[in-house]
Amino acid sequence: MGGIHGDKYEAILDAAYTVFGTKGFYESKISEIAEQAGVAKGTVYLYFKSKEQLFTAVTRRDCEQYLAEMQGALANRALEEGLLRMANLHLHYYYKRKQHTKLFFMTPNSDPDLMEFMRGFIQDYTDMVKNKLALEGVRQPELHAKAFIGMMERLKMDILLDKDFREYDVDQTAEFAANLFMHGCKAGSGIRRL
Amino acid sequence: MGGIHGDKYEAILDAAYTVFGTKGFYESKISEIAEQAGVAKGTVYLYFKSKEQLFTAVTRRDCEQYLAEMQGALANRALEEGLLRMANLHLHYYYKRKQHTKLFFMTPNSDPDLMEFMRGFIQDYTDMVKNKLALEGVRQPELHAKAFIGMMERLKMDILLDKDFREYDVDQTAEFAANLFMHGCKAGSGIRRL
Amino acid sequence: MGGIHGDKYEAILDAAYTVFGTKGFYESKISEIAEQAGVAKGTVYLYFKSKEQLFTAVTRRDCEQYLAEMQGALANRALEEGLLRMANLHLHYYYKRKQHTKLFFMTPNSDPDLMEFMRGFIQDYTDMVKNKLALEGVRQPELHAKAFIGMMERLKMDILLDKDFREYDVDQTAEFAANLFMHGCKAGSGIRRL
Amino acid sequence: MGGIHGDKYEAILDAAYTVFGTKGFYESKISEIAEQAGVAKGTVYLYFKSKEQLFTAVTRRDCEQYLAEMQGALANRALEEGLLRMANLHLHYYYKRKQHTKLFFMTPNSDPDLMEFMRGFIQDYTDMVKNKLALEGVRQPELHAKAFIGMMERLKMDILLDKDFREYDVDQTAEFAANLFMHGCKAGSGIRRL
DNA sequence: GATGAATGAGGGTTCATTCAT
DNA sequence: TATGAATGAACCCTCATTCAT
Repeated sequence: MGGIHGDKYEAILDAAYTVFGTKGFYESKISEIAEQAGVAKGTVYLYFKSKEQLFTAVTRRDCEQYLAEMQGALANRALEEGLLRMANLHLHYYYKRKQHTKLFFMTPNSDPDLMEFMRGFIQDYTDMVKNKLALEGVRQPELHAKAFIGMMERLKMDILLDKDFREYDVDQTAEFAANLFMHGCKAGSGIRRL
Repeated sequence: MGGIHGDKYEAILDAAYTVFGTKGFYESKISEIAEQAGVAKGTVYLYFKSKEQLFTAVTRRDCEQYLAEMQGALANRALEEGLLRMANLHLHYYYKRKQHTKLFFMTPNSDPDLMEFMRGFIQDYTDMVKNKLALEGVRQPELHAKAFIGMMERLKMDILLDKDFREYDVDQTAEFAANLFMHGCKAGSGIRRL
Repeated sequence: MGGIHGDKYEAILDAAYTVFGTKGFYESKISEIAEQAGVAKGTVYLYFKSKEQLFTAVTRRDCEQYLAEMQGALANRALEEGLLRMANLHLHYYYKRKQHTKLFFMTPNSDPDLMEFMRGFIQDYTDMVKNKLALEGVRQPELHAKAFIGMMERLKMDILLDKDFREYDVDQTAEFAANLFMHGCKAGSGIRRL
Repeated sequence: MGGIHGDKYEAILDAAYTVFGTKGFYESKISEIAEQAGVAKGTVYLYFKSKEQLFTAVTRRDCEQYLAEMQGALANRALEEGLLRMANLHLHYYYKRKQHTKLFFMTPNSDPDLMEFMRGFIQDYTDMVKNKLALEGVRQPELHAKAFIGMMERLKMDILLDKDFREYDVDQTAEFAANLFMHGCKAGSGIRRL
């Protein structure tokens, strides 16, 4: 046995992560996920009630890993250093997921569980940053948190979509973001290319 | 006849804008769009080759209107004032489209025309900001442009998803964004609520 | 154009009558009905919302034809003669439908429309007999009506299931039934075989 | 161990009786029967080769009990008294099974064993009545037997479907049926309501 | 141009049955 | 015997697209 759910559960989830991530929810077929997982189509339905719930489970697992990785980034650090670490984690996380971009764009409409979960996830992520900012005396910490995350999201896009993006570019982008957020656009950092 | 394409063309485009915007691409039905446009299903195919191309046309029209509105925002202004105007336009634009959120999230995979167009649109938008920043001597103008737009995108989300967002909140959010971008997070603006 | 619904509508109904009648509801496939009707599978759904509703429509048409044929049997006749005619109609009706026995046995559970319709049909049929009996002074006309129809139903079964049943046997069975109902079992009729 | 087949065998048969009786053959799931019987799904297949055979076994047991109860009803009695007893048994039998109506309506097509058994059961039941009638000098005893049973079947329907049917109504219905069969419709019995 | 009836490929889901443990 | 995870065939229904009128 693998996890608490068993090997097949994990295999299906992994396969779904790959297929959904590659094609998006609507263009993915359960049969393909099953095949990729090495199980029969019916087996998928032993573990997940529907295609929507499978997608939700994939998303949930991914977001939870994400938040877990973020947890330590801000603790016990000066603000700028914490933000820099966070920016690094954020961008590297997606850099590793370059092959799964569709997971983040093509989500189903209908499933209320998923909508609810996503709302919660975004809130949790925002709160994490907001609390740190508040602690450091930044005013309007929630708005600032959202703006910071928004910057990261946009910079992440380049990473996802640009074939030529290299890992060291990620570090420089993170440094740029933290610096801009702290000091504004006039305080040019020492980044040379990009 | 209305536009160069004829009344029906516009009617279908308008209907598609509404339906796609409400339900997303995959959950929208051509039959519903046709009904909403007051034409027969077959008529849609006289004007658009496929569902994908109709979606692309809707998106294209919307993005072009957007860029057109943005054009004048930055010209002949000081940087901070230009960014503020731009932030205002950006956020108000989506505020007016609160009912069509799905248009921005649920797009189809498959259509290469759309992908190509979206890439071009994002590039044009970025360039518009980048050129202004370069003119003002900001280093790494492209990265800065992306970061600014990313901030706006995230702040826009609240507007789209928050039922209670009011129009004057939009203005304050824009002011906040421009200020943060110019001076960094420590230089608290005078915004009180939000 | 054939009826008010068009040729395809009738073709599908006829095909459904045959297939449902031969295999019963659950063992019948829409694809087979479509094929038999000479239309595509999807076409069935242009005329009928679901398999259940198609079955209901088939049943409804059949029952309505049945009641229509029965209408004249009892009017302006002496009781015994009327019952004899009715018995004849009842039995001949099913004799003609020997190939469609499943239509009467294998009906779906779920459809409330069908349940409601069948209840109404049985009631109408019963009332037709009941009213005649009441007019002729028979006490408890409803119970008597049900008993008479029950007799016919059982005698019909032999006709449906017995390969060797011939049309002239039908007449004799009808005569027997009317006689039994009028006079009881001791008043043996002159029927010789069966 | 309970019967010759073991406790599980009986438990499955009982569960199947309940589930098939409530939902009919096609809408019943083996998994539900297994659950109700307190055994695993696979266990059902240790005792019954298929869903059809389980249904056949349920039907067989029920019919055999029925015939067994009927056996004594006609022996050593005058005809009218025997028929009355039989009518009573017939109607009370179904009265007790009001909750299991689907068992009698929704049977599968495919199983030849079941078809064969049902044919035999009906024949046995008919013969039982036929022999008594022949003994009493009634002509065409088989036809008369079928007519009598048909009457009972129809009258039974009211009992199964009418929520308000009470046990004493059953007795009066039986009396009515026996009387009608003996003397015809003009010889009104003294039944007052129904 | 405009219509809408007709098409048919396609996929999510169910569930009887099997079999390794 | 007993289990229940796994299988995969089967089928209803949807809907983008076509085309005769």
